[in-house]
Amino acid sequence: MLTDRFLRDRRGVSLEAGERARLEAAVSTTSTVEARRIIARAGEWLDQSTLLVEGIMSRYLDDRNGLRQLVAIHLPGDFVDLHAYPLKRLDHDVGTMTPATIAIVPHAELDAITEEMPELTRKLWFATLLDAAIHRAWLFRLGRLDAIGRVAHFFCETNVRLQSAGLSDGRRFNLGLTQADVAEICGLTTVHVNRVVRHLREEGLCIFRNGKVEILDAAKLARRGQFDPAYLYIDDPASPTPPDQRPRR
Amino acid sequence: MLTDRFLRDRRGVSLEAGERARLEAAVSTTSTVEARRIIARAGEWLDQSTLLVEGIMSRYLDDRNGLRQLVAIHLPGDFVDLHAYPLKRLDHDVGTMTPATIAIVPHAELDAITEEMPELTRKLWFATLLDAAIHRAWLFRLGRLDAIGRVAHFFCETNVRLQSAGLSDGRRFNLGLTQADVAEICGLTTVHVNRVVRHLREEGLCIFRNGKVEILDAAKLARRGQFDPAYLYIDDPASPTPPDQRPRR
DNA sequence: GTTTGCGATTAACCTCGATCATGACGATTC
DNA sequence: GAATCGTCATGATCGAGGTTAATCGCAAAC
Repeated sequence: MLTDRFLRDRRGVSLEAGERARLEAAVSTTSTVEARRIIARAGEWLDQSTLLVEGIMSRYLDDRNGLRQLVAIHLPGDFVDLHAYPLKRLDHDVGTMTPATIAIVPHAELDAITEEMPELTRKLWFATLLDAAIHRAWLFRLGRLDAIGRVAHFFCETNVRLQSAGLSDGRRFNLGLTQADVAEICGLTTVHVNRVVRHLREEGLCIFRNGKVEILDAAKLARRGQFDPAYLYIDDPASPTPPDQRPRR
Repeated sequence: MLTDRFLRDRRGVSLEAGERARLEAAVSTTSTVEARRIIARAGEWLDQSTLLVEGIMSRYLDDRNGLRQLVAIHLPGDFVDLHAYPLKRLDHDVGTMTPATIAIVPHAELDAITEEMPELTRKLWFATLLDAAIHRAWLFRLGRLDAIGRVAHFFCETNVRLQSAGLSDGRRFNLGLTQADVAEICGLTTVHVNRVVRHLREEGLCIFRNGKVEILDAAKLARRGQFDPAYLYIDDPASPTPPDQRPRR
């Protein structure tokens, strides 16, 4: 139940039934959290990690002036701060964007898993590196795209991720975010995000209103944001079989 | 020898002698590579990873116009594409910036390590998540800092990283990069990097000439780049003891 | 029915950094 | 010595996006 969406449709690393059961058993508690609550702060030492079941969470860094730069947003099925397991100490804050349901996994359980289940360990490792791959795409977004491209890229990415979580039909999805949130994600001001949103609407690419996104022209939107979903490592039956997908010796 | 600098001075995760020997034994070959060579391309399926022994390497994403956004630079001691072990397929290119010496570790060896040495596995996992933490700092740099701050932040980060590799005395270091390289890292044009470098020199913060950096006022430079080295997880004897550093049950 | 407050919207102005262009300098190579 | 190339340097111009501020719409609260 809780882990149903974790690593869903990820080629070669989706969980086996036994692995899923083991992970499920590792959950100590579940709870609901209000929107805009801080779950963990930079510098904290953690002995547990958070699996997001419902809602949207984020990770962010503060600058000197109190402004934030979001470095990740997390959707249902994401193991939000699994990386706190090897790192132990956080380098950023973690919080909810919308009301959320979370499951807590104590690091002692992860110790047991890494001792006993190397294959599952590699899959957990994979999950954290998927986050790193998304970080890289975000770096590209901030470093090489203009404002319109950044927002377009973000909407494309989120659409694909939500779709693989079963929360988007590929055309429209409910993103619980404000224009100000998108600004913190894309390194822009809210005022300019507003201009960009209007532009995307007037050009017939997509509509963002009341936290809901409707994609009008997916191909054009992806082109405008130079979006290629390869970095999300999602299992797409249409894509060619990997040349090197033989089982390990 | 080859792995001497790997995870050096990282609190709680530096390698034990036995672990280092095991990793050393996992190296299949070493080789030297010229500057500006591509080691691996996006989309490739890999069955080995690269440990950087000498020189500087980078990872980058290409945009449609052939421009690059660097997403990481790697210094001696870095396990450059260890993340390719769980991911198997790369989402970006990997290449040398300067002439380099590299050691190759087959993934089959890493399979064996993950089966037999869970503690070492967690340390390797840690190394990849350290890269992710650096990605996040880079996101902050691109999203929240102006041009001068970005370059200042980059010099501060690289100084600390090189110092922990024993390649900087904390005041000056040899970075084999050009102003154009710094531009690809900081999401700027070479022309503007040139102006920023002049500004930093005229303000007495640091001098960047012929690929060498000399830091004149470390405190001011760090302040200008809002640099705080916590995210590098380097063992600093002066810092307070972690509250939660008890051995695992 | 009024107040409160958040989020979206729009306008006016201005700055930072991109773009375009040109040239200097040093290190190859012929 | 001349030619070529990579890197550094600097000026002029321009536009994308920041800043500031005012307004509007709408839902919840009283």
